[in-house]
Amino acid sequence: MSQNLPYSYKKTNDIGELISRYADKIDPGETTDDFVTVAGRLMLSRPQGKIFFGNLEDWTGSIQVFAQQPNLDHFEDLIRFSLGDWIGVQGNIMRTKRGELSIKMSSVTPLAYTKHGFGDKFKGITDTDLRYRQREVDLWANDSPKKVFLARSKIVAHIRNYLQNLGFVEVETPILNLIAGGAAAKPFITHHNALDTDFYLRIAPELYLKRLVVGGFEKVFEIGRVFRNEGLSTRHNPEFTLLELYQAYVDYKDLMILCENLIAELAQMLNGTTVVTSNDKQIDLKPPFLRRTMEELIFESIGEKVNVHEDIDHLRNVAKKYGVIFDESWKQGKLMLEIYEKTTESNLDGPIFVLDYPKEVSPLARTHRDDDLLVERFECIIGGKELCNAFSELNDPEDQRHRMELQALQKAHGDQEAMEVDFDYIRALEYGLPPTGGLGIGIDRLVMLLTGTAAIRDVILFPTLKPISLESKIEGEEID
RNA sequence: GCGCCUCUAGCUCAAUUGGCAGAGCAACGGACUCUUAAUCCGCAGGUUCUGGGUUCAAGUCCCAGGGGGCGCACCA
Repeated sequence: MSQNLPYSYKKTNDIGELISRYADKIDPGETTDDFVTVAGRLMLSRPQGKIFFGNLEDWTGSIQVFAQQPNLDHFEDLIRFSLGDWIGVQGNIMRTKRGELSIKMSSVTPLAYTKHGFGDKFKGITDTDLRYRQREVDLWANDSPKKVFLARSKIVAHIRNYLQNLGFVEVETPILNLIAGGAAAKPFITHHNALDTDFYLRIAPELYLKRLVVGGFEKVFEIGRVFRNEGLSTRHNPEFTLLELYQAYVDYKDLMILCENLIAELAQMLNGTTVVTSNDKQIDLKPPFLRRTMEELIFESIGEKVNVHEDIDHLRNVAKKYGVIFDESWKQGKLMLEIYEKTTESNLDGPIFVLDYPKEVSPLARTHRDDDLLVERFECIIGGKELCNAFSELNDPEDQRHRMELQALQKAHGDQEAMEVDFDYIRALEYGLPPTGGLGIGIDRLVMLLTGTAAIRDVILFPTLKPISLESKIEGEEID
């Protein structure tokens, strides 16, 4: 049967284009001379004796198709199509007596058949398990995922465009890493047979990208998948997409301007406004974003003086008071960060830049020019979620070696997320890294923000799921 | 990893206190020349997630396991 189906089909128009072109044209009952060829899935079918109405949907929209028996060969085939079958349609643009823009079919061609029923034609598919495991079904049975993923594509394309216009060069760096550096996270491990060597999947491209700046690439960025061996939640997927960019000769203050302009620009491009809705709250992404130090924000939130110069017992008392479980080895910096995350971060609607993190928790950021225990770092918080992380990059090889050694010490004491000493990276810094600013943006969370999506799984086409047992419903119904 | 909730026909959902497992849509057969989730007639569709247990009787109650959701923890 399928050998009789065509191998290609030349359509002349996207459906969405026809809908907007003829929106205010053609009187009810009028048929035009405009002849089009379109293709898509037959989503609704209303045969009515010797006439036929249906709805044909492609990825730009849905349009009614109409046929009258004497005017269409093989009329009988039409009513035998199943909902979901792919068909090609040729005909004239018309408007029905009731005013519905339609295509008056003069020929119809089957392109592919579906063997499985799709969801309820009104409600689609609501079973989240099925929606994630068989995204192809979700995408054609439900409307909103299609919109979200088309928006995601636009967002990523626009980021590339925006950065390239600023003179940034897109690069690709290794995913198989001998040392998983550039972030605090537990890595995945894999194995290369020929080298008989274990590799880590990267947790961040950071160190490679800065090596490129050492090499003279003054503005670089990478949009790529990173992998962190952590739990799943509405905000976390073990593999996710990170944008990192590095620019020579700028500091973190310059990057705030780039960051807020980029985010506002994306919102404007996608939604025609800088106002987005997050958790039923309206948030305006219009620059400039607020800029506050972590110390200020903690004080505003709980009225306690928390900073890296305070007596450690005072910080421990504050931690206890707010239910922060801490380790005796933590110094002021780590305590401060944990207190901030527990008491302050999730209450920040933003958009806001949180500035000046403790050096203790930022091993790759450059020491603050005004405070030896802080670094020049900011995170951008919107809707209580961390969206971006950036700093003036540490470019002193001796300082970097020292801080990596401290990290390695922590790792030796059981901190699975601490870094190792990356001698290749330190050697690169010895060749000279110019003053550089680096910015990372979580693309998945950015898409969530811009599309008003609550769960990260709804912005990732195939989110990580538990494996399903052999007797499961998916196995049971497939491959007949 | 811990806690709470959830799983019934291809899809969306019912099933009273533990008392014969149902409807709409889809599929299948038929009618219908302007429908809009078309309508009408007919037909068929089940390991109630799995395995145990209590009971005269379990979709319903109990135990264990699996999938999913939410919250916490970890993190971006």
